[in-house]
Parts: sequence; C-alpha cells; structure tokens
Amino acid sequence: MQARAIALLRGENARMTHARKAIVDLVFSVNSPISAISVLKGLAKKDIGVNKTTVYRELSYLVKSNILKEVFIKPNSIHYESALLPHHHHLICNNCGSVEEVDCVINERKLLQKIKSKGFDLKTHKFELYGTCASCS
Amino acid sequence: MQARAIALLRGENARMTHARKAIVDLVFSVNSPISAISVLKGLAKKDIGVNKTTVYRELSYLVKSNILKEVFIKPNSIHYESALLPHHHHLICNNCGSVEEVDCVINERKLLQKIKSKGFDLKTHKFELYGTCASCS
DNA sequence: CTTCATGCAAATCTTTTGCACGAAT
DNA sequence: ATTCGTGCAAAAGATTTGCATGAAG
Repeated sequence: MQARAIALLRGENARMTHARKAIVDLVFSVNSPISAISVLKGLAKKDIGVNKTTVYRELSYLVKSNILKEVFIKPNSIHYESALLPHHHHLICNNCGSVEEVDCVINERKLLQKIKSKGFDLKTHKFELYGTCASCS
Repeated sequence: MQARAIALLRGENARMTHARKAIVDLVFSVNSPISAISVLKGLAKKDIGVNKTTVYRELSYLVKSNILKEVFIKPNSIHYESALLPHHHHLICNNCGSVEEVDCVINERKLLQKIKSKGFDLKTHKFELYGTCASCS
C-alpha cells in the first residue's frame, strides 16, 4: 500500500523527504483514522523529529494528492486515513472511541447483519452526503 | 416544535431565561445545522445580547437535555440542530456549504432517486455508525 | 434566599500563516 | 542553482474554565 502511495508521489514529482516518508508510513501503518496531533506524537515516540507545522502541511498535501482522506468522526479534530483503501464506513465506539472499518454497505439488511456479526451495539448513525447542490451546478 | 422543547425543559426544571429561550428559538428557526458562532452572530443581529460563553454552555446543556443534537459535517466546528426532528440525513454542498435535509433512506435505489430529484450532484458520502463496540459491552 | 445562569477574562486546543533557513533534485 | 520543504514563533479560530456577579424560582 505504501508502495502505491510512493508511486503516486513520484508521479507528481514530490520530493521524498524523510518527514514525508515517515508521515506516510505512520498513517498507513495504523489501522484507523488518525489526527495530526496523534501523528506528531507517533513520530516523537519513534524519535523522528518532525515539526508540528510540517505535520499539518504534509497531511494537507497528501490529501490534495489523493493519498489521504479527511474523516470527520470527532468534533474539532480532523482525522486522516489512506485514500487508497476500498470504500468503507466506520464503526465508532461511543465508549472507548475505537474506530473499526466495515466495507461499504447500503442495503439495510446486509448492514445490520454485518454490524451484529461484529458484536457492535448500534445506537445511531450519520450518513453525510457531499457533492454540488442544484444552485451551484 | 419549540413548544415541545419548552415542555422538555420545564420537565427538568430548567429556568426559562431570556438567553435560553432566544437560543432555542434561533436554532429551531433556521433550517439547517448551525454553529455556536453563527448562533452568537444571529443573536447579535437580533440585538439580543448573549455572551459567547453562555452560548457554548447553553448549547451543551440543550444537547444533554436531548433538545439539540451535535452534527459533525464540517471540520473543526460543531453544528447543532433540533433533536426533535424525524431522523434524516444531510446533503452538503462542497461549493457553497449549504446543508439540506433528506429523510432517512437506507435503500440505495431510493437514495439515488431522492438525491437526483433535488438536482444534487453526489460526489461522496459518509456513513458513520455510533454505538458500543464488542469489547466495551 | 438559594440555586442556577451569566458575563468577563484568560486559558486551552487545533490549525494556519509569515518568514527565513535548509535540503532535494 | 532553483525549487520545494522545514522549523520557529506568532496568530487565528473554536471551545473551555475559573471566578465573581446577577437573576429565577
């Protein structure tokens, strides 16, 4: 997966700096959406010194380059995940905050079945649709 | 609708202060999710002097009282809408940021049909599921 | 009169910006 | 060499907190 990200970056003549590589590696290695601050802490823990500003700028850059995606699952903190994963949804625990992926299901029966099979007690869901409204197109 | 909100508030012996009433009135009168800052500005425009802190505290209080709901449709800004509305989803324009409600649709055919009938050009959607995960229950 | 709500200022947290320096090609 | 990336410090935007005053029941 990282290989494909690296290939995409080369495609737009991005320089392969140590910060860029470390950030891509980290975001791709965790299995759920991660915030800029968690990236910062994660890098620090690996003794990779990357500045906060660089982390924010790099994450934005990677979103623009279609390597990462923004995920708004928590208030007031943008999370990022690989944009190269197949389309999926998230199961977010109200209690511990854990985020688990489920592949795209639009059919209710299939959805409920999938969720039950994971032992997840569904309380609410949000289905936000993005695009261009009639008056803008 | 406001009447039911007022009734709920009386139910928990909340004091009917002018700030509380003005905030409930405002949030219920706009037709899409609104941020704390927009509430603040909206009240100012009506020459209702309510402090920023009060707005934030009141919105939290109304969420806790199940009169309002938090909606995370934009990064880094919590929006609020009536919790008394029937379950619905949102059509969010990437261009102008407008938010339009659509009632709950889980069936894809029905969904695509509803969206097309509104002239909305769907690009992406987010379906976030909240509840309790297996290890927490 | 007593509990609850408010205002103000300051703090906190996340993210952005300006500018000068440093590194990759 | 030139362009792109980085660090630092400071600013900006959203939200929270502490504390003292004020209003509703």
